[in-house]
Amino acid sequence: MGRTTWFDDAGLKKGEWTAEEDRMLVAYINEYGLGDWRAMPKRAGLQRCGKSCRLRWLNYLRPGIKRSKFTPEEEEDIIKFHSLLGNRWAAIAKQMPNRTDNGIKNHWHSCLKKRLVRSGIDPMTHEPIVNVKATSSSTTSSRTLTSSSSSYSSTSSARLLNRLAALISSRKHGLDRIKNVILSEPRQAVEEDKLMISSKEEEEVHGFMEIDDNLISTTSLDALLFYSSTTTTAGFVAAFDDCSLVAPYDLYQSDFYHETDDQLDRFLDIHSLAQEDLS
DNA sequence: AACCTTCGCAACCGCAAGGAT
DNA sequence: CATCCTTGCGGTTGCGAAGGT
Repeated sequence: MGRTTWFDDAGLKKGEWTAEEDRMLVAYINEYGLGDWRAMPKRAGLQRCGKSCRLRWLNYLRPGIKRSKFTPEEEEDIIKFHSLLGNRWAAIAKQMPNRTDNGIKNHWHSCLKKRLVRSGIDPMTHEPIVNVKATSSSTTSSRTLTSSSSSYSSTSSARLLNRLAALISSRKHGLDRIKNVILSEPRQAVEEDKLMISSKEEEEVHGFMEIDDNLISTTSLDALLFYSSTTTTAGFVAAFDDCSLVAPYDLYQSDFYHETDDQLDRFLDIHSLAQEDLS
C-alpha cells in the first residue's frame, strides 16, 4: 500500500518511500546522527523535504518501533490514557514504549473510537452516552448538557488545566499555598440551583481557556489539588506532593459535576496565581 | 466476477511553540 | 523586541487490502 509518488514545485519527492530511500536515510542517521532535518535530505542524497524525512524516521524507521497489532492490553491502555489526556497522541505515546503517536492515533480513529460508541460510551468523555435532559429535573437556568455537546469545552478545559498544572510544576510553586487557596473537596453531586455563573465570570473563564496547551502528564493521581467545571465540562488537576508531576483529568459527567460559585472563586484565584507567575 | 464499503496505516498539511538571529 | 526558522503535534487524506453483497 502507499501513496502515489509525485514531485512538488520545488522538485521534492512526495508520496510513498522506497526501500532505497529508507536505506539512504537510515545510513545517514546511523553515521551522522539526528539533527537539522532541513539540511539532512540533501546531505543524505534524498529528494525529500526535511519534514518528510523526520516523519519517516519517527514513525517507521526508528529502531524499536512496534508495528504489530495492538494487544488487548495496549488497547485498554490507549482508552485509559485517552480518558486522562484526550487527543494528545504524543503524550499517550510517551506512556506506551515503542508505539508511535501516529500509530496510536490511527488505531483510535479506525477501531477504538467506534468500539466505544458501539458500547454506548462517548469517546470524547468516556462516559455513557445519555441524554441528561431526560433524566434531570432541570430548571431553565441550569447548565446541564448532553455528553455529545461537550467536545469543545472538554478539550478547552483540559488545556486550561494543563496550563495551570504546568505553571505550578515548572515554577515549583508552593504546594501549600496552592492547597490553601484551592482546598480540595470530595466530588459530589451539586444541586442544580447552585449552577449559576454570571456572564462576566463566564467570559473570564473562557478568555483564560484560550491559553494554549502545555502538558505535563502522569498516569496516577496522588493528590487532588483543584476541581473545576466550566459551563459544560469538569476536570481537576492533581499533583504529586513534590510538584514534579501534574496531571489533567477530564471529568465531564453529564449533570453530575457542575460549577458552584465557590468552585468558580477558587478557579479564578488560581487564575490569579498563574497570572502572577507569568508576570 | 464485479462492484462497493470498510479497514488499516503511511504520509501529507497547517499551525503553533520555542529557539535563533 | 521583532522576525525568521526549525521542530513537533494533531487532523486529515489517499490508497491498497480485506470483506461483504
